[in-house]
Amino acid sequence: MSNIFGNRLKELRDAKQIPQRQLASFLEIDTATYCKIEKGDRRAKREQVIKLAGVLKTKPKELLMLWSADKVYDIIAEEAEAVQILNVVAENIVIYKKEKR
Amino acid sequence: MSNIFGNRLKELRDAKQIPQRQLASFLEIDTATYCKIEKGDRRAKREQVIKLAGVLKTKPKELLMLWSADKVYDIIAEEAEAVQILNVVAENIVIYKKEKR
DNA sequence: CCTACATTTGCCAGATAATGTCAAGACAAA
DNA sequence: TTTGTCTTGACATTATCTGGCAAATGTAGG
Repeated sequence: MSNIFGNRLKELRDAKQIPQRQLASFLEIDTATYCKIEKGDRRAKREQVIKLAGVLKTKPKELLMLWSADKVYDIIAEEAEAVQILNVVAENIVIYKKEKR
Repeated sequence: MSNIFGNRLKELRDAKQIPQRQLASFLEIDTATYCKIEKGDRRAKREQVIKLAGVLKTKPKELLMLWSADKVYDIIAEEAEAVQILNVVAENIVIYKKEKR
């Protein structure tokens, strides 16, 4: 699996020497749950990601990007034409943004 | 919403002048359900996509790509940095494939 | 307008998947 | 061994998804 979000989380947490227990209580969840989030066994909720960015003093954008990237990765990793899928999506986003104006 | 999969489905179906009812019974689902799939209110299952490719005489790969693209789109459309997310994922896929060898 | 057929929508039930907790196990440092 | 941290597995609870049914709407032809 990919889990770039969880990895980054651990990186930041280690750098600040904060135990999982502390972040868990901050998010008001079990340490087990937090552990799973970090390992990629569970997905954090969007608001939790933002909260974490706050405590870890990172930009929410950074974490949200990694968090979303993991979700996308899970979808396309199984597919043969993974990279092509990304291209299709990219094209459509551009189109959508054009129409939006 | 995006729904490039459903749109393509309708395109193919119209071209062949097949009523929804017929494709629905082929997939052994209600016409209402099929309708929702085409409109993007419901997601087809992977095997259904493949079956549909068969009846509509298209390459399964094409439909599967669009089908996956919709799923990816739903995830990142809400996010501000949508395009960047795609880049992050693309990078990670490359890395993963390198490690795989 | 009326009929026949196709498509769409709303609401509900069953299936499936995700999320979290608890309890127990593994690991590391002292 | 003891203490604190992290990890894992089994289970309960929720939330989400999928499909069916019934009713509504749309579309032609007569």
